[in-house]
Amino acid sequence: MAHDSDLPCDGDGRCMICKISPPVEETLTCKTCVTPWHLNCLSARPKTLADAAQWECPDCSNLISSPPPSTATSGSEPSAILIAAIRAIESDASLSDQDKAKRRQQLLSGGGSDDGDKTTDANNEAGVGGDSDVLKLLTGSFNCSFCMQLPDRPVTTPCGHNFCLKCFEKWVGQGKRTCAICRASIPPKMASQPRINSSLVIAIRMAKLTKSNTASGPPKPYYSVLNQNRPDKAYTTERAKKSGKANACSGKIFVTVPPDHFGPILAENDPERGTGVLVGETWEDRMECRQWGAHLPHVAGISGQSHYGAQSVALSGGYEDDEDHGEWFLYTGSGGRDLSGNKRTNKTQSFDQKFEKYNEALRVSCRKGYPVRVVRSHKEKRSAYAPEKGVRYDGIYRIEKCWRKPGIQGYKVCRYLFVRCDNDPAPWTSDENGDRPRDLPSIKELKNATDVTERKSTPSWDFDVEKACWVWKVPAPGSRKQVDNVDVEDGNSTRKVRRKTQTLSVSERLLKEFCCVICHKVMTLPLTTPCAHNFCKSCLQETFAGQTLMKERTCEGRRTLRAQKNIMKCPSCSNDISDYLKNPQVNRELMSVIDTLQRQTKESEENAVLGEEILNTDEKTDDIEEEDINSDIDIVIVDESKVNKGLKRKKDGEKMETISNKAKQEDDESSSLVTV
DNA sequence: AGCCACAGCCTT
DNA sequence: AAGGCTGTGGCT
Repeated sequence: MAHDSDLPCDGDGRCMICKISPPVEETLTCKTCVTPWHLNCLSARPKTLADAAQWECPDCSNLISSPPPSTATSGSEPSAILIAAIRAIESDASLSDQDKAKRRQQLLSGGGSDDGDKTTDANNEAGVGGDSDVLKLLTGSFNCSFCMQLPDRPVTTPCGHNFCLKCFEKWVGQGKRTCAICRASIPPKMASQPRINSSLVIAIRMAKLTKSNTASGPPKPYYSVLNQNRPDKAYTTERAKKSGKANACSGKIFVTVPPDHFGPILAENDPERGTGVLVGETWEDRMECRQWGAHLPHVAGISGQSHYGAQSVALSGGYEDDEDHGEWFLYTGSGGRDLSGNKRTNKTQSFDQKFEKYNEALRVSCRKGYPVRVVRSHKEKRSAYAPEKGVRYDGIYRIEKCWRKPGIQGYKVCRYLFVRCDNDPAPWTSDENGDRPRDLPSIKELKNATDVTERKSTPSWDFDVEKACWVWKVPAPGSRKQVDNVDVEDGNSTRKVRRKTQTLSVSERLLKEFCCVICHKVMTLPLTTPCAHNFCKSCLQETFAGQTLMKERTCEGRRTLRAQKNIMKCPSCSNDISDYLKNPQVNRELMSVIDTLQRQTKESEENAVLGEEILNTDEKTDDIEEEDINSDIDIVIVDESKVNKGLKRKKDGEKMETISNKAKQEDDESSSLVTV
C-alpha cells in the first residue's frame, strides 16, 4: 500500500490528513482511480504540470507492487488487469462521467475481470435472466477486493465496502484501520468484532445453489432455504427483530421422516446418529425438539391435519384442564381462546372448543387408532411426569376416546384420553419392558360428556401378541408430504413443490433477500450497519427522525450538565449505531446488484406478458444521482407521523431536538425509487 | 394470503 | 412473577 502518511480526500472532499477541504488548485486527481488528494499533504508530489496531468495516486501506482494479502498465487495480474480496465473505462467516449464513476466503483469493489474483455458487463446482462447469470452478477459485484473471490463470509464496512471475513481480519491484523478501498477509517468495534452480513451470505449461497442446479440437467425445485443448508442450530433471521428462539427459524431437521410421519422415528430415518429418536431423549427447547422430528410445531401443541390425523402432541402446561397420570393422560384440545391482536397464548377461554382443525386431527387419530408421539415440556408444572428442564420425548400413545365437556373455565373443551402404547418403557419407570395393552381407566367426567367418539374399527397401531410388541396392524397412512432434507430430483413427478418455489425466479428470490427490515421492500440506497444489518437509507433516517447525536441534560433548570450521547439502537439488533449514523455510506456494490436484479425481473415480467422480444431500453430512470447516494445524513429528519408504522416504539422520557429538516426532499425522491 | 399456535425473550 | 411482545411455520 501507499506510504502510511498518504491519505486521499474523503467523500466530502476533506483531506483525511489535515482535515481541511482544499481548494481546487490544491487538489490532485489520480488519473486511474480519480480520487482527489490534497497536494500539500502528499509525501511525493509530481514535479511538472505534465506529470500532474498523468499523476497516479500512491495507491494505484503501488497496486502492482503490493498485492493484497491473500493474492499470493495470482500475483500482479489481477491488478494489472484492473488498471487496464479502469483506463478502458476512462477512454470510453460513449460513457458519461457518471457512468464512468459507476463502473470504476464497480471495478474497484471487486468488479469482475473474469470475463476477460468487457469487464463491467456483468451488470448489463439484464433481461436474459438465466440463472447462471445471477452468479456471474454476484461474482462481478461482491468479489472480495483482496482475494478476488466471492466471499463465503462477507463483512461490510461502514463505508459500504464488502470483503471476506478472512481477508478483512488479515488486513486488520496488519494494523490497518482504514478501508482498503476508500481509506475511510474502520471503527474499532468493527475491526475487533467484524459481523457477517447474512443477507449477502444467503444471496451468494442461493446463487451458487442455483448454478449447481442448472449445471446438472433439469432445474430442481428450490426451497427458500434448503434443509441441508440450514445451520445445525435454530437461528434468527434478518427480519426477526428480537433474538431468541421465539423468533427463530428452525435449524436443520436431522431426521428424514416427512412432516406428516406417524409413529416412532426409527434408526433408518436418523442418518445423523443411526439411532432414531429414543424414548427419554430431552432437548433444550421446542425448536430443538422440532429438529429431531418428534414434534414439529414450535408453538402449537398439536401437530396434525384435520382431514388426515394428528402425529404428535406436546404437554406444556398451557391448559389447566389437562390431567397427567404418566401412562395415560387427559388432553385438552386447542382453541377457545381469544388470540386477537398479537397474542400467541392466552390463558383465559372465551368460547367453546369444537372438533375442527387440530382438534379434528386428533379425533381422526382416535378413530383410526394411529400412534401419536408425545413430548412433555418442563413448563407443565402440575405434572409429576414432566421433565425438570427442556422437552422430552415420552414415546407413543394412542387416543382411545374423545369427547367434549365443560372446562374449568366454563366453556366447552375437547378432551382426549391418551394411553401409552410404546415398545420402550416410559422415562419415569424402572420397568424394563414397554407397554402392554391395559384396561382403560375410568373417567369420571365422561358422565357429563357430549360428542363422545370411540374407535370402532381396528386400530392401525396395535399390540401383536405373537411378536409381543406394538406394530402397524393396518399399514401406516402414506405421507402426503415430502421429506425436506433429501435431494429432490428424479422419479416422482407428482410431488408437490411449494408454491413460492414455482412462482419466483432466481432474481426475485434474491431480491427478497435484499429487503429492508423496516419497510419490507427491496432496499433503495442500501446501508449496512457495523452490526451487519441492511436497511434503506431513507428508512434508517426516518427511524431516527428528529433525534440528535447528543442529548442535552438539564438539572431542574439550574445548570446544564454535560451532554449525553444519544443511544440509537439498530432496528435489527439493538446495537448502538449512532456513530455509524454520523456518516453512513451506501453499499454501492449491493445497490448495483439490486439494480440489475430489478431490471432483470422487470424485463422478464415484460417478456412474459408480451411474449416477444423486448428492444433495448434506456436505463436512465434506474440511475441514481451521484450526489444523492452519499450525501450526509444529519440524523435529522422529518415527519414524525411517518415514522410510527408499528415498527418503532417511542421513548417517552427523552426529549429530542430537531436540528433541521432539509433531508425530506431527497428522501421522498429516493423512496419513490422503490420497486417490486 | 390469512389465520392460528401449550414459545421464549424482554419489560414491568 | 406476570404479562407484553412478536417473527415463524404449518394449516386452510
